[in-house]
Amino acid sequence: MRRVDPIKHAEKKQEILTAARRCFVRDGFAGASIADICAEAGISPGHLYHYFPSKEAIVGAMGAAALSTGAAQFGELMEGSHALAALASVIENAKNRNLRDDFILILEILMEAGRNPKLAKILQEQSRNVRRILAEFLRKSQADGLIDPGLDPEAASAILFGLLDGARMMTIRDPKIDMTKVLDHLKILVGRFLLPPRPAS
Amino acid sequence: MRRVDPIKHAEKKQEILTAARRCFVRDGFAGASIADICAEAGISPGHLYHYFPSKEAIVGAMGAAALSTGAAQFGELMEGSHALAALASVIENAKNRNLRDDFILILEILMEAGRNPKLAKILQEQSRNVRRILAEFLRKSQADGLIDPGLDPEAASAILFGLLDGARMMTIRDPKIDMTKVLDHLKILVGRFLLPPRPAS
DNA sequence: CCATTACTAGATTGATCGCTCTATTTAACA
DNA sequence: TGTTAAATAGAGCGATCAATCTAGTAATGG
Repeated sequence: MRRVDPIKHAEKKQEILTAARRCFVRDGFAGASIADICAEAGISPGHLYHYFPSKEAIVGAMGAAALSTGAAQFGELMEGSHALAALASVIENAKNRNLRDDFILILEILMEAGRNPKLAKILQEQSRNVRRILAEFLRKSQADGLIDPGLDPEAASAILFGLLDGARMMTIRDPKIDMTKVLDHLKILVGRFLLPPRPAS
Repeated sequence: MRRVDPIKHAEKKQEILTAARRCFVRDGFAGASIADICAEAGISPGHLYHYFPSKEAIVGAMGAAALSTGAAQFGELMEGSHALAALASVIENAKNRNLRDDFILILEILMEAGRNPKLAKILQEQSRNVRRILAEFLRKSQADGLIDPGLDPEAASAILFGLLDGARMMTIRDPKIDMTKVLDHLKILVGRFLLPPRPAS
């Protein structure tokens, strides 16, 4: 008899998820219909339901994937470079098409989390995950004497994370905003916040 | 013959808008149905359409009202107190029920703005409005020698505004987060960013 | 090469959507 | 108080929703 190919199955599932992603960015979780997703993926509704039991499952899988890959990407960025450079990189690229779509999805997930406890839990976990990555970097930098030892790493990391969210929201609130000067000042801000205070003369 | 009472008409309209607001916070713009709004307002669908021509009009009116009252409230807060205190107040109250609902609505508007150019324009205008209020305060404070004259008021105000958004997003991403230490560090951050650098000894 | 099963399409389901229509009540002016 | 239009209710419209069902095809193991 014929056996199911788990690899092809997973590939198809991923293909549907990326199609659903495009629809969700365009129309939102509630605004995108199963028919839209099917059209985008080039399949029929009956076919789609062989891979996902419900629309909620698609939203859940999409949200979880977006959050975990986002956190993973941020982790890689932090490993490869200085944290301040990593922060600047994220902010600098906030207007980039893909990153903008990523953030729109994040916002969509934030809204959905208020109605979907599972998604809320994943959101909370991944947010803490990113904060933890930042906090660990801060702790290490404190040990190296690079940043103010008086700062609490957990609190400071939450603020830096919030700064990223805030910067990305700027470009959504006002797409025409000129980010060059803002980015310069953001670097000044992070520097003044983190660097050890000069000893009193 | 009977004449229309414009005051009662406006009151009823406002009543419907506040009912719609509750539905939108709960279910989102797309998720809330006309039937939901009617039930919440205690009226019939036919009745509702005597006050608004379409659901889109309700969303638009709700969004515009939320944005303008939000900007106005912020303006009042800035007039009555020192800007740093005003910022702290907004952040400190981020977990407050009403303010949380306000921010959820803001996020919903941000999403909708991607599909509704009118709402996008209002969003952009009100965001610039708030930034302008902040920038004016910064300029005045620079003239008084209270903050670093080397900072660009426009860029700095954008950052402070983003900081507000970021702080409010923290409590949505992780409702259990302890904001007390974060708020302390936020005050430190704003102080270090804005205060004039100590002259080199 | 046949049996079995995965894969796929598309019509169709009942429910719900935004919205309209008709009918009735209420209230203000003449 | 009679007339007229505003205020209100609720049934019902076609369209679309998420999801299912039926049926046919493709591909694999024996």
